[in-house]
Amino acid sequence: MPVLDTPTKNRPRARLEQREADIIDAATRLFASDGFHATSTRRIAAEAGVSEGTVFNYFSTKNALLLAILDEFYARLTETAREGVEKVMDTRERLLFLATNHLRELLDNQALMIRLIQVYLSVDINYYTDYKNTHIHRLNYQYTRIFDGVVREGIERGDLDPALSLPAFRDLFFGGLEYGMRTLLGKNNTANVAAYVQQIVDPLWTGMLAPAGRDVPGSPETEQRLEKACRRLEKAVRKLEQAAERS
Amino acid sequence: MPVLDTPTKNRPRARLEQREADIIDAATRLFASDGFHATSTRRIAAEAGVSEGTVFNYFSTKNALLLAILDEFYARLTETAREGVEKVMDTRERLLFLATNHLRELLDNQALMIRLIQVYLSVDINYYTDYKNTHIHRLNYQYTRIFDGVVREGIERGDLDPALSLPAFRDLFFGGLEYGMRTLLGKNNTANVAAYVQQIVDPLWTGMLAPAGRDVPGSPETEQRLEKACRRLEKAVRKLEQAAERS
DNA sequence: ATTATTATTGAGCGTTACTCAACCTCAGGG
DNA sequence: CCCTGAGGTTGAGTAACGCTCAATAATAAT
Repeated sequence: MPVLDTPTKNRPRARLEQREADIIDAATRLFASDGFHATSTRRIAAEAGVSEGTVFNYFSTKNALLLAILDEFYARLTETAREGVEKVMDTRERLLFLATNHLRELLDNQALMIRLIQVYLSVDINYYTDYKNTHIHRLNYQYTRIFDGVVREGIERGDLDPALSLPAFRDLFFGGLEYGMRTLLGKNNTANVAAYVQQIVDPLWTGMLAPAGRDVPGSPETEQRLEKACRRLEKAVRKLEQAAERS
Repeated sequence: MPVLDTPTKNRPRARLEQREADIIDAATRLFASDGFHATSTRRIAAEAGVSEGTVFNYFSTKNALLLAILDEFYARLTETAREGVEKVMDTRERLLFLATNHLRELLDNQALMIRLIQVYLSVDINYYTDYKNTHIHRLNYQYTRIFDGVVREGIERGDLDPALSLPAFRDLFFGGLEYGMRTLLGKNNTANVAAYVQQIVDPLWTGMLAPAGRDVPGSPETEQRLEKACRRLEKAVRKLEQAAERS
């Protein structure tokens, strides 16, 4: 039976909660530095100053411990995102804020979270049957709803193109950020988050602008013809170039 | 000592290669259905019809076996990508092809590969110290170079905005596709790859268009772009003519 | 047929996540 | 104040894991 879930009659909860926090803290630290699979429950117990059995009293499995950590993280992430969106009004500023907040929170946690999420996805999920029923999917859903809200409001205001696909745009946004974080980490250039966020959000922003905000390209026939001719020439030249290379 | 790596004097390689293929096939099947960590080397051995020790004769560790599988996959992925890019000339068509090919190859392998890549990333990588030295990074680099080439050429031709950040755009492209695949799998809607690819690439395309492409028709910028394209073609043709004269 | 070399095997090793019978701890009733 | 017993803690134990290696089987070379 999970310790904190039982009615605990008149027991002082403070100590129990302290223990749970100690275990989570220890696990978070170790997962971050060594990774999930390289961290044993024995070491977590030692680091938290308890025995191994106690760890399993508070968390039924090592996976449940991981989920508890992700829970805390998503709570913080969702909270900061919601606050920021409420403060900022401009659609573009909101998107920039969400992106920056996302990366900042991930990097502040030493890239721990993205690794844990990946581990969890790879360990526990069979996309074909039960992804939608997983706890992590629910956390993710709550979080991305904030983003969805910003986009919907942007469309209502006329800032964004009503024709764009929200799921596709969401995938671009968060997928781009996740890969962007890896790029930043690879370059050891985590200081320059704002600049990279701008580089990621800018093209997306242009691409999802309402048509009114864009220049209308209804070109005259001559231009179209030239364009077409150029493409045909381009194709021919490429073929010739390749043939030349081979010989 | 790895069996196939030793000079094997005059041993027949056919049987050894068959064994290696059997082991890889068995592992691929099991990893795909149950995941990496839920598949034991004992079961792989049984599935391949060999003893556990033999598995470790061919692959020094379970991780090395995973890498071998990824190797094969990346080879196929890179190959098909390169072929397609050579056939298609138009920049936009190329990007659409790369995206479709990427998703198709992933989905054809029952989403196995993306899971394996994630597992590998989460198991083996410390982004701060040694990501760039990993084998998987090299595979990924070879693959994404094709994409980079398409973008660079697109810029040279005047199709794409020279001011855009290639790393950022690459992150958007592949990150968006990875998340997009999850979306497709979640919806059990893997048939409609082409449509979803279009939804992902379209906003990106608009966002990375050269300013000329977004400009008012008949403007000097558009003329300049066509001028530039013509000059490039002129130059290429002259080179080919000279080469033809020499031979 | 004999030998030399290489491929294969499975019992065994250290370690893992996890269990459980035994052991502490301490609030509440006598 | 000391009992009592529910609740919290413990670490030896368990099955299964990735991996090793001495022994064995198989086969090319002599």
